[in-house]
Amino acid sequence: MKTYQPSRAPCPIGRAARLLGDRWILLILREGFLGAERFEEFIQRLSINRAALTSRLAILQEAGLITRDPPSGKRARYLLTDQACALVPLYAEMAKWSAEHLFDDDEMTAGWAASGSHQS
Amino acid sequence: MKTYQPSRAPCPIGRAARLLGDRWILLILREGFLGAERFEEFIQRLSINRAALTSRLAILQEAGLITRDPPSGKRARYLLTDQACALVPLYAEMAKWSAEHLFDDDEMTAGWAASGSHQS
DNA sequence: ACTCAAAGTCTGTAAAACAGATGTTGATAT
DNA sequence: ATATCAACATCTGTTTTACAGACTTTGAGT
Repeated sequence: MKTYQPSRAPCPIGRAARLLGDRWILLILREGFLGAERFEEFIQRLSINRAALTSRLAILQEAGLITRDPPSGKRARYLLTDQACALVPLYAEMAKWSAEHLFDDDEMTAGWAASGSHQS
Repeated sequence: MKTYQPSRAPCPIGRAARLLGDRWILLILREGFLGAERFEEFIQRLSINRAALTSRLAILQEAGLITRDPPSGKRARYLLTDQACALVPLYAEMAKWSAEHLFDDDEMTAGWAASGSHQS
């Protein structure tokens, strides 16, 4: 299983990139901001592979961005820490940039409502 | 070779994550902001595999974040577009969050100057 | 023409991702 | 209490991706 060895790069961008430069990490945190807490909830909302979710949740715990509510055992809730919530301004910037610079041409905006579920 | 099929997800975070949720993409753009322009320059500064750099440069071109100065041929310069420069506030937020929440304990800040080159 | 180096490409190997089946453990109902 | 169900994973086999390092091509300079 993939583990998270935190980067010691002197550049903060380099350190952040090690953690945030991963599509699933970004999407899991997004779902966390939107209220997701449970394993199966992330599975369904993101259509992520179970092993991939397990490894990313472990990484996020090691990095201190989430806590597992019963630290071990079943029926776990994965909760965002303050450290994760501090990412909200970053997500706001990301959404702003994306809305302004990714796909402004309307041709791309057609056919979105087709399937009900989220997709990456 | 890995190509870039832009995401049509309705959520701007989902679209951004498809492009920015990649460690090398984040680091290549960082080096671009810091003045890197040439293929070999990125190779040396990031210690990235040549094939990996080739594929990421292609993705960044397809996404419109960089242009290749002679569109084909040798001695190319890879230049950031306005679209890429618009990411600066996002990088600022990332650096801010990273500095505040990744490795604030000083134990981690020791031993940085050991090897001269950048490391991810 | 010769050399050098920049910008890739190729090859073989190691790591990671994935779908889908299986296992394990708590909660709930009977 | 025990049978059942669902949540939280783990395991297996396969496909995909990453990587180091050698090789190739092409333009520039001499």
